[in-house]
Amino acid sequence: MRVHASVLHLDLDAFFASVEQRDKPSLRGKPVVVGGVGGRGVVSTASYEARRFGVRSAMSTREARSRCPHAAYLGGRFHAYRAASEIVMGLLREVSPLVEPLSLDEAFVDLAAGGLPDLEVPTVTELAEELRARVAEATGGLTASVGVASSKFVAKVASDLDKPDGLVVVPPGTEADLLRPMRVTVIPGVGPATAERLRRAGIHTVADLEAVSLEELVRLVGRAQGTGLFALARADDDRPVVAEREAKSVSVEGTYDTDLTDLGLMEQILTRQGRDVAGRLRRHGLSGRTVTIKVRLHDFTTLNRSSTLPSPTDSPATITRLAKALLSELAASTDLSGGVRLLGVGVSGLADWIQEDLFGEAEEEVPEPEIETVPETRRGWVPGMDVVHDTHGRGWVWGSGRGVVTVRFETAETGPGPVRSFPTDDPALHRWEPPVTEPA
DNA sequence: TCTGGGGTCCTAGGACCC
DNA sequence: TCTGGGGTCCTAGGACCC
Repeated sequence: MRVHASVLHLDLDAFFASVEQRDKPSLRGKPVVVGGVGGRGVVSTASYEARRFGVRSAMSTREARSRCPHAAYLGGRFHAYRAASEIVMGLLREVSPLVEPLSLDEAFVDLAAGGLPDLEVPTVTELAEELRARVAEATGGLTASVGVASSKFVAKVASDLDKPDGLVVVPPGTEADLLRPMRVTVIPGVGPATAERLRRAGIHTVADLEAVSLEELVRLVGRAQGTGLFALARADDDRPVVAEREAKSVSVEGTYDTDLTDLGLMEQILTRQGRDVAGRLRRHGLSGRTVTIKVRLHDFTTLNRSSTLPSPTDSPATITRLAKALLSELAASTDLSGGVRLLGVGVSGLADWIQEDLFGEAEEEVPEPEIETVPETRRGWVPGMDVVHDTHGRGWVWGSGRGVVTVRFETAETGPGPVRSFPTDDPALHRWEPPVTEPA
């Protein structure tokens, strides 16, 4: 917790719905719901007019339609939301270089890194009001709610206190008094499950929480969450505003209107998703070692199966092959006949692929492979010895183990090429046979 | 036909290593 | 034979957030 109220949290009001109303005057003043419009869609954002009918984020669209049949139901135009978001984030960066976006419609700003003459309450209040006016002007009328306080936690709580189109500055020293009467669910990380555990222990408000010892909290909710709650109950929050975060995983998933029962169709879906994930990895210059599939059954039971390669990949073929192998493994051990409602593919254990390659080149002299014929009887793949080929050309085995072989590809024209990984029994991978030369 | 999609973080157990 | 202890990696599941 800082001495000054120098953390600002900005939240655009009913963001997606507001962009729609801005761009389509016929929707202004009317209930608008943006979200999944399919049979299993959920509400992403409801305009304030729709909220009056009880429509909420995360509610099923079916439920929303029954509560507010006359609302406009829209699937969403993400390019428009992204464009508006970029304008707002740009304005925030004019205030301070230290901006941490949480999503398209929300960000923290560290005012202590900006160029303010001082960080007293009147100064930050004036800045926040100016900022809100600039947001409305630059975005064609979108409104923002802003909270300013001495920590991220309290700034976020504050931005929620006077929604929509409000500003709350919490004077330093008054944080704990503000929080005490509030329900424990204001604390980030306290969702339904944790709230229920706390409720059973008679803890309903932040004041109740403050009265509980650290040991008791750890016993109730575990080490990490317990220590976190103990601090946040006292408004004790030193988390810094962090501008750049590196992605840790990339994934694609889909929920289908009718449950899937055909394994062949599921494989086709995984193939497309694997391609999409690989495309996103490549666009961001990333690659990852762990491929995960996610399978949600008709009864909402959710299963994950993952497999980790010896080195990172961004190859659609590799990701898709592993995803399919994980699915058939799962299908062999689990009854999927009741139907699958969601299927997804993700890659984690991300590495910066380009850098990794440079390091590899700089630190390891890659020996010319000794080309040899591999006796049929030999099992497995021998790093540095076995020469293989697939559609990428010829390469030599770089590493193997855990059912996976890693291959470094190289051509005479381009020199050392990418490293890719394959399951050891991958039929697409063949040992290289030296050409048969006719005797002269 | 309750319950999206894209993420993050934590826990817990087993393998493996020193 | 009654067999430690810590650290890291991997896998699976779950809670949570926007």
